[in-house]
Amino acid sequence: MAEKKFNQDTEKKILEAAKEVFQQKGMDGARMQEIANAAGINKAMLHYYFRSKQLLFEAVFKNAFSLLSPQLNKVLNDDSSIEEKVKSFTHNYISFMKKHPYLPNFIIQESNRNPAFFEMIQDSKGFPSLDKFKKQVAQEVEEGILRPIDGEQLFVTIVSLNIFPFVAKPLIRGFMKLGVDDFEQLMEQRKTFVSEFIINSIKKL
Amino acid sequence: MAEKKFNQDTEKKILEAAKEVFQQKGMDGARMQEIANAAGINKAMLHYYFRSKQLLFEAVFKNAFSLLSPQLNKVLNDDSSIEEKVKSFTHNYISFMKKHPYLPNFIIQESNRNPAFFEMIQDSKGFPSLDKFKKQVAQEVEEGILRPIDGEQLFVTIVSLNIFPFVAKPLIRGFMKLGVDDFEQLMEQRKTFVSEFIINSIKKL
DNA sequence: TTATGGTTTAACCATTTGGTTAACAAATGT
DNA sequence: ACATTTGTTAACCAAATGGTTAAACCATAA
Repeated sequence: MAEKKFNQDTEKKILEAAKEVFQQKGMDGARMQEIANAAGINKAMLHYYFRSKQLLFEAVFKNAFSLLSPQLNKVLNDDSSIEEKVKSFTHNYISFMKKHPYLPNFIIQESNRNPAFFEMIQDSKGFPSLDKFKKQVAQEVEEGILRPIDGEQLFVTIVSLNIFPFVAKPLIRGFMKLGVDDFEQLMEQRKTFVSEFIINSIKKL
Repeated sequence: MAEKKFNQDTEKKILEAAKEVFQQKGMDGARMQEIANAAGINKAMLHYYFRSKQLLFEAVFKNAFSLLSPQLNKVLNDDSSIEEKVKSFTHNYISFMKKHPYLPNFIIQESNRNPAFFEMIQDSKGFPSLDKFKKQVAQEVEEGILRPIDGEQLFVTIVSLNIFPFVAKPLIRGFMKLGVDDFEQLMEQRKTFVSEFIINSIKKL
């Protein structure tokens, strides 16, 4: 009566390979055979462990999302000041991107492709909520620390400035005629640039 | 000896249908049959007019890109001041997005999927160049109109703030628990918010 | 009217792809 | 040692998909 446990080792290999392929090619572009090859196993194993491409994809997607969530929660539910949050998020994000270069693009692309599925994810625990952040901004505005500013707009602004350059990397490299190293360097400078840019704009003198 | 002209009307119908399908589903997700249905013609016609899925896709992509380019060139090669440019670009972009909701996402996604192909596009005429913009920023910094700021970073910042919210629409709607109308409204507010936010940060008092 | 050339269609084809099956191997428990 | 469950594989299958073909259609110029 004990439930099937599966071989944890194989399951990990599959998830790792599936992550790689799905994140780089998307649900539509990914091929089960390619995932199997990447995992060094037989294609039938994928179905033995995850039943279908859709379910394997969902496992990968949820995994990916559970990596991104804490990054955002750091901005949202931390106890530090808004200024601190802006600084830490901006500084941390690039190191995070180096570890997971395809992640934000993957999440954005797939939540555009299938908004219905993404809506389901939102019920899961750990899904970021803006409530605290909005209150905190209003609070600091009232205290005269920040200029009058809307918390929602500020949030959109922070994530836009940090995430977009990675999502649009080929575009930006194209427009600016940047080599791979030039881009890295621009992003490195951006660590300080973005947080200064934001603070500059929101902090009362 | 007159070269084949094709039926211009049919060709337009195909391109219009292909645009719709490719932009919403991407190269991998798009189906030739679906494009044919959307155009109200036989699938073989697609090959008669464009030979292959790849070539049809490229036609659509180039078309899409030639719509986005002028939007960027407006920021880059206009003769107005930086402040003017920021304002006009930010204000114009939302109306543009309403007309072409899938466009930026499409371009970003596909230039990520196949960077090599995208690099080819860059040789075409009308491809935006940053040179003038960078000089202009340096100039206005020197004149004491702007605080010391890097033109490249400013450019990345402007496009990030304007484009990202549309690219990540489902994500943002999810995080903020926004209905369709709420999102529209947030973007409407954003017209003034973003330009004020940027000016605030870069303009010397 | 009837050749002629481009245009359109239905039927067809080869390949790819997600998924299944049945047999086999490797543990695991008795 | 043996039986039962779990893990793995090769071979197979049906459906979907991009692409082709040959015949029909249709305008128009001779």
